[in-house]
Amino acid sequence: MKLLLIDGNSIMNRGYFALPKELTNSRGVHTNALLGFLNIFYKIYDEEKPTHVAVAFDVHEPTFRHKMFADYKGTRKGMDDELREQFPIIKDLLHLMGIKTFERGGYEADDIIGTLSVEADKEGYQVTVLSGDRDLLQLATERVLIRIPKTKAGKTTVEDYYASGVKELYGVTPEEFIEMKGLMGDTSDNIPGVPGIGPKTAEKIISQYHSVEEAIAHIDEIKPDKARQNLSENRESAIMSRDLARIKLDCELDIKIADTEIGDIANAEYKAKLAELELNSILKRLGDSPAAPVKKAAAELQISESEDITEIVDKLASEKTVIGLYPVRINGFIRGGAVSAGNKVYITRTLDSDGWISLIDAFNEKAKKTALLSVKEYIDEFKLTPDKGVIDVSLAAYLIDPLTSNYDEPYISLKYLDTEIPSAKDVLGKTQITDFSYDDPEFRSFITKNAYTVSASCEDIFSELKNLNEEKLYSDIEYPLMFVLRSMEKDGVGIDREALVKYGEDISGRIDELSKKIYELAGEEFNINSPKQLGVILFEKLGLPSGKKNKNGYSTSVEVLEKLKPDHEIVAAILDYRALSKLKSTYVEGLLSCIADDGRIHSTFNQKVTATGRISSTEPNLQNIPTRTELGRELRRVFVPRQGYTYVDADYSQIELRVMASMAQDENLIAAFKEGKDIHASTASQVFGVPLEEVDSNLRRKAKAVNFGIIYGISSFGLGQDLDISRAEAKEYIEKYFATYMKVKEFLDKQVSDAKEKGYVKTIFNRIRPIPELKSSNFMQRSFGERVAMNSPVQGTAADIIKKAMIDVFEELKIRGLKSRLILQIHDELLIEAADDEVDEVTKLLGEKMMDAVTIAVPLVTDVHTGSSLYEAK
DNA sequence: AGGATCACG
DNA sequence: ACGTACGTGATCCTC
Repeated sequence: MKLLLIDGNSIMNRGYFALPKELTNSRGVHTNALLGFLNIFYKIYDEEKPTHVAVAFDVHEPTFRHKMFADYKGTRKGMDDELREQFPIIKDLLHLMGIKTFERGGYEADDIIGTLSVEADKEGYQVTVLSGDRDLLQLATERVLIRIPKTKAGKTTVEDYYASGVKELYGVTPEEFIEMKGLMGDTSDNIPGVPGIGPKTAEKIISQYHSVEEAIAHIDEIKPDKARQNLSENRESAIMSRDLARIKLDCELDIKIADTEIGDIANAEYKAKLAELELNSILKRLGDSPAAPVKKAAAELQISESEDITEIVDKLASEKTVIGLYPVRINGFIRGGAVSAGNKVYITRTLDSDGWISLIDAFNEKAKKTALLSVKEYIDEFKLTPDKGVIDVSLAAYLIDPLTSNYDEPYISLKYLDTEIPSAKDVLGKTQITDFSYDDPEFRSFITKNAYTVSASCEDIFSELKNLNEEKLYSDIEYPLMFVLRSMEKDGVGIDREALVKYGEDISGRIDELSKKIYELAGEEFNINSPKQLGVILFEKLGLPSGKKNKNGYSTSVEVLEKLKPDHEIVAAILDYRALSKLKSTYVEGLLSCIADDGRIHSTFNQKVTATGRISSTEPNLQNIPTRTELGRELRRVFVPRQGYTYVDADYSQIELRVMASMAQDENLIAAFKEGKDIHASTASQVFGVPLEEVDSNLRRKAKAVNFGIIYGISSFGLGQDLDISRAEAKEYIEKYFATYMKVKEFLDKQVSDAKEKGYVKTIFNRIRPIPELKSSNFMQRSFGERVAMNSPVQGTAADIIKKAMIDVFEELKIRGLKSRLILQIHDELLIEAADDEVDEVTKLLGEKMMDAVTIAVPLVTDVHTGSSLYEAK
């Protein structure tokens, strides 16, 4: 008879932190801790084959009584919601398996385990304790085994301890281990211990005297003077700490060990629950599918090495899977890598770009599809085109769950293969990759796992993509768009460096003047850029009324400062200073540092960043070049087309409102757009019940704010804030709006209710935005989720539309053999650098392709401008 | 590393 | 009763 005792909290905790928090199922339920728990459970279960199993948990939400003891017992940091939510689920799963769980108010999981282990040992059971917490080591005896899982370089190993093992590692017996804690304390458990005594001294003292009491009895003999004095002054703390550290072995539990006997722990009901949670790897492990994938990558790869393309292709083409490619760049040049299919992987150390091209061609000839993790990075070197392409695994993974921050191999491997593999950071660290890296076993293992991951995950990823109806979004929009984006990156945007430097010098001069003035008005010099120092000057020294506060003290944001303008001359100077230093540091200096040798700026357009489907731009961000103030807009004069070219720029008019009108099928709003009305004025007229001719600028402004608010997922508070009116008044506007556009209200409500039911919302192109926040128990989080549910379909559909337009424009320029190039996208705006003799044609083409990108219930209207700088083209 | 601030849509 | 508009990225300061 064999009993397995599990410390539920610590194993869940370990799973939660070992696996990415982003790991959720399609309904947004976090499953990382569950997966972590079950993986360790099965690993241990398979090894131990226990007849009896019990899992102990701490009582989660401390009762009021416990809170009162907080000072004494220590304030545990609040558990993350994402973790807390998984506890009821694991208990549910355990119950379905027929495994008993225990939690008792007043006892910690440790105490329950301790008591059960002693009792079971007495009754003749062989006892194993599983915990991530080394505190449990004190329970080790010569018959009771403590097993502690550890993660090392992506692999889970288990450290085993009987009493002798503890003695070997720590030099003390498990019983003495408790005494040691009395001296050294434990910050994570808020056990004070004796100040100045750490693990080293504690070990020395206890191995000599065996207990705190004995040590105190021989206090005069304690060796380091400092330790003697500290212990002498903290005798009570030492004894109390020891008692706190000691796990209770005499809990009053109405449990018979015999009751923890297990039966069929892989029963149908349990499996059904696993399926519902989409814990597929666990299901597979239970034999519902032939191959248990866990640790497959590590265990079963057949690694060969070859520089012969024919050999590689011959050996891999017969495998059923897609061919996974992992090219390696050394000093910016492709040099070898790994190629995988099935469980076979080839390492090749010399293959250059042309070699890879031949390899891809050879696979294509055999009708074998090849896949890469991030295709855009290899378009140039592999001369890829939308027709002669390679599957992009990470792009598909992004469409399945756009909320993740990176889609690298470890993420893909964990999510789709349930296998942990080391990240590039783990393996390569700061060492540079060289040709010699191929001799390093760790490097070889790393690249083969990466290639294997791409190959092995591809089918699952695309079948999930298909289940979500996102296949066409991938093949018709995102995949071809990738080539447009790469072309934009390569072309870059021209910059008049001299003009930019001059602009910077003018600004610097004005910044100097302003800072002088600010120092004079403040009566001292300080760092104006420091919100903290600025707060002290404004609100303490000058005694200005402080409005909003933030965590660190006063807020000095524009909204606050704008209101303080009349109170003191310094405020306007600070606002000007802020605006100018922003221009200088972010734009002048930022852009100058990004100008490449060809005199142009080559931003990176990221396709896998935003939650809604927009693209983003980095290094530098070319999607936030100033336009709202005249001085900022002046900066746009330094963006210039190359010799013989002119800018042609077009932006969609009110695309999000149009999308919303169409998606909501609101006849009233649709009619307004069809009639080509000024939409904000029209809204004002209808909502406020005023004839169109009588709508003044103020009323229009209000309607415009309401329109924006609707798109953002309206709240009366937010609208009130924006318009600086009362919440009640804002609420009235919203109600009037919804009374006017009833279908819009229905549409927004439906987004929220659908999202609550399915866990995600969709665009008209079936782009998915999961909204896990809707499941939160936190009101604020949930409200945020509701606003997201209202906004994302609209913002996302607008993003889909302009992406389609980009592809169409790009294709048309190519078909017509024009020299003009698409070089920038700013969410609802496209910029083409057009050859002078093509300007008229391009102007027409751009407007038409954008208008005709998709057909929705309202016309898509564009404004097109030309100019010899970005300033003029808007 | 994370927050505050501010540039854009 | 909770405390708010949606989506980004860069820079600076503070810890």
